Order: sequence, then C-alpha cells, then structure tokens
Amino acid sequence: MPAIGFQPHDHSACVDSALSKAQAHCAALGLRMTPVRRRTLEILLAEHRALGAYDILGVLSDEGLGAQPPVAYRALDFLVKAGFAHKVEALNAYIACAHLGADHTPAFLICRACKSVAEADTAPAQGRLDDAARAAGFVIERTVVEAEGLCPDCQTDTKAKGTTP
Amino acid sequence: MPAIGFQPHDHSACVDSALSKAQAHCAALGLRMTPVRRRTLEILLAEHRALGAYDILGVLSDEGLGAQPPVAYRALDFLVKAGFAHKVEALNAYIACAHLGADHTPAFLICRACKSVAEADTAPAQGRLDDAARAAGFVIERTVVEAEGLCPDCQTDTKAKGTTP
DNA sequence: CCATTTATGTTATAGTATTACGCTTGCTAC
DNA sequence: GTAGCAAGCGTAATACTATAACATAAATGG
Repeated sequence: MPAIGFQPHDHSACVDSALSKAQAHCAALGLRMTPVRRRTLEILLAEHRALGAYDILGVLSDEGLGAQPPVAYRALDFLVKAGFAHKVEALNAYIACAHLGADHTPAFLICRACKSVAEADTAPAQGRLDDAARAAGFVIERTVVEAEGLCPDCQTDTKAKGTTP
Repeated sequence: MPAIGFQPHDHSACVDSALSKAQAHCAALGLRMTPVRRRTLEILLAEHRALGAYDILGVLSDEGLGAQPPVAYRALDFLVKAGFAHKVEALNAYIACAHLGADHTPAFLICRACKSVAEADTAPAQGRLDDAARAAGFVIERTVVEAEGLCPDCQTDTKAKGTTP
C-alpha cells in the first residue's frame, strides 16, 4: 500500500467533510443519498486512488448491497452526475472528487508506479483548449484533462524508472 | 455518414500526405511498415472519427489480414508508439494523427452527436496542468486532453439538443 | 546458412460496461 | 389512505474492450 495523496493530510477529516458536504448537497437539491450510493462514495473516499467499477462492486457485494455490475455502475453514475466523483478515463476507473462543492473542471495527476491519483487544485485549467474550440466553433460540454507520470515518492524509488543510469 | 472534419478540406491529399510521411518516418528510423500496419493506418485515415479496435479488426478480417483481436491491437500499438495515431481515452477508440511529423501533445474535440473528432491545432492545453504538476513535484510523461461537446454542424441540427425550446 | 530478433496467427480469458425486465419504494395528488 | 407515477434496486444475459500465452513465420545480421 503505497503513497496515498501526494501530500500528507488529515484523511479522516477529509472523508468526513466530503461525506457531509455530499449529504447537504443532496438535501438541498432533493437528490436521494441511498445506502448503496453512500457506501460507494465512502469506498471511493477511503483512498486517493481510482477504483474500478468491479472493485467497488466487490466490496458492495461482500456487504450484501448488490451483486451485479449495474448496481455499481448506477451508483457511480449518480455520484459522477452529482459531482461527488469523477471518472478517470485513462484508467477506466473512478475517484472521489477532491474539491466537493467547488464548481470546477477536474484535472488529474496519475502516478503510473503507485497508482495514486491527485486532483489538481487549478480551476480553469483549459485555456488553450478553449481557444481552439472557439476557433473551430465547437461547444465544449465536458473536458478530460489527465496527466500520467511519476509522483514525488515514486521518482526516487527503484520500482520506477532508471533515473540513475 | 455525417460531418467529417470540422472544416472542409482536401481529404484525399491529407490521407496521401499522412501515408507518405509515415512511410518516410519508418524508413528513417528503421521501423517496419508491414501490410497490416499500413492498412490499419489507411483505415484510420479514411475518416476523421475515432474507430474502435474491433471496427478495425472487422475490416482487416474481411480483407484476410487477421481475424483475432491481438492483430488489431498490435497494429494500433505500433501506430500509437510511432506517433501515427492516438488513442482517444474518452471513447476507448483510436484516430489517425492529424499533425504527423510535428512533435506535439494531442488535444481532441469530440462531437457527441456525429462522433467526429478534431485534433486541436494548438499545442497543449496543459499550461496550468504543468504548473500544478510542478507544484506537486509530479513528473508528467504523457497527457490526455479531450473535450466532449457539439461540433459546428451539430449545434443547429435537431438531432443534437434542444437549443430552441 | 544459422541465430536472433521482430512480427504474425490463434486460443483462451480477463476486464469494462450496458440492455432489458420485473419488483419495490417513496412521493404526489386526489 | 390509497391510486398512480417516478425513481431506485435486483438479476440475468450479453456486448464491448483488452491482454496473456504460446506457436509459427519472416526479416536482419553475423
């Protein structure tokens, strides 16, 4: 079990905060935070890594919350639509939103060695893509911005690449 | 068969040019442009759309160039590594590179209505992603920048969304 | 020519995601 | 309170995407 976030932090507080923000957001908008959805969010929040739908399903299934793929996919769809989670396209996997409440365009830094994922702080990230879209007359509805590479911890580890030839 | 690029252009010239640049690049680097690889590139070049590996495989198979998934995946891997094609992560599909020869970070505009894909002219949208990475001490090796939305043609079409309620 | 590497052919299987249908639950209007 | 409706869940079946593993063939290079 390798690096968690890229920076150390009070993870339990970050989980609690996200959970209660999500709950409040649901109450405000009349969305339904059902047991399956809540548990799915908790599972995602437990780590700063992206989890596959079948990883989620495995846990849910162990806990008697549903045994077939649609259960996980429906919960994940809900969380993504509500903005509580994001899909990491480069991994076909899902991760809890790190900036819950902020209206943002997510951008991810994905470590290929330890598989941890950080959601970049930056908000408007998409400057030139926007320009290109405007020039082409294209209307953007959603953006995917992801970077794969090595996190600080893994750059020095032998398991990464030959930085010292 | 809907919109092709976002702008009209001499497509046959754009195919020929790409093909001969690829051939030259292979010759220069000692890469082998085999029949399967060449045909796969031609298939991708035929449209400014992303094609699934199994779409490619279907064509190859019809032409007697190989019937199993690995044939298509290997050809696609080669083309991607050589820089002749890109993978569009948001679609799990592949598209010919539109800027063959230029050393660039691809960025895509993906129309959700007609499925055409344009590769943005601009180098990267990654200004702030870069900043975020530097701040976090993260080393980027590859970036994925994709935008989903509506191309110019599909914004007015009824098939898109209700722009006129 | 033989050895080595590179590419292809094929089988099998793993991993990701959706369709479809029926049941239950919770809300709203009467 | 209960009839009707929408949203959510349970389940089975299946589609789509991708890779592992191993055998064969073709090109390169001594």
